[in-house]
Amino acid sequence: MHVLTLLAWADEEPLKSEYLACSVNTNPVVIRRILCALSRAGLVTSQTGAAGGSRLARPATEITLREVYRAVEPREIFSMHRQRPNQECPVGMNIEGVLEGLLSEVDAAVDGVLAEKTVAGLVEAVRPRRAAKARPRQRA
Amino acid sequence: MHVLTLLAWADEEPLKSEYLACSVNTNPVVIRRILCALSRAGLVTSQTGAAGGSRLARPATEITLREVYRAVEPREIFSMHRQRPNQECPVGMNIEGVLEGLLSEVDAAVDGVLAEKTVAGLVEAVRPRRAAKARPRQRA
DNA sequence: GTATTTGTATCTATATTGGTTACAAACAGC
DNA sequence: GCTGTTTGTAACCAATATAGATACAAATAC
Repeated sequence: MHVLTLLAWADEEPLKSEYLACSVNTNPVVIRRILCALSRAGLVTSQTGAAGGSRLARPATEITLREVYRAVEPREIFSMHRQRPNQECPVGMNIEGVLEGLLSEVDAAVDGVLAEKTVAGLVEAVRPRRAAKARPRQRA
Repeated sequence: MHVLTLLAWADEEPLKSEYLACSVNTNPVVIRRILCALSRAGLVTSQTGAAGGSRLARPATEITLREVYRAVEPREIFSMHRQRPNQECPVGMNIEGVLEGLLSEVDAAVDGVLAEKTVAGLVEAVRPRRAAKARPRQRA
């Protein structure tokens, strides 16, 4: 989210992973790993070489946070126990299916929230001071 | 969820951690750790000693999965990056608050789904065969 | 009093994540 | 083309979280 906000903020100008890492306060390779996932999902484009860097592949208003989430988060957050339950037990033999259904519903709810928001919304949200400064004066 | 379904299924009869562990297919201590959290949240009661065990503290129809989730899951699933972002950067200095707000919304959505469901609902859901067997015959 | 079970401490194994170094491939500019 | 820069990715280490296991005191039923 932080990376995409920076890219949207920069508005088409390609940013280097080192610059992004400085804002996020981490290592450039960590950023490049994330950019790689975002690139595979078609959200950003990157270019190697001098004057290289990354920028949004699509307008920030058209990138939903749901897409970002799915691009970056490879596995389910909620997941089953590592061992299969005891299939001899009437509860154990059916609980997996029940919980899978529940997790699907939870997942859909998360998607619902994230689908309503965009990277452009993040940029607006991190700009409270600039928005305030843009107005000439607070009326009353 | 699995443990509470078993306790509700047993209907007031106290179950031992070893029995529960057998159905979940794990170690009794793992189960006891979970029972301990559920007990602190007032969802189950346990008794030491011979003929001891655990049972629901309240009717299964009145225990929502939201309560279960909050009782067992100590930390936020989605969380911030381990390092604070760069406070010199206009994006870095504001992104934390923005993301906290987003995570609150996601959390609320998850709560919304889980609050609608109860342990009794889980018991019903794992009983498809018994429900079918309860009816004398499938009509047509 | 004895046997049993919980509650909890402690330890180990394993998985995940973040961070780091290293380097080939790609690219811009001269 | 040559050079310098940046990405993409592999490999490795450290830190953290979780599951699983052993052990044992406290509590309880019989």
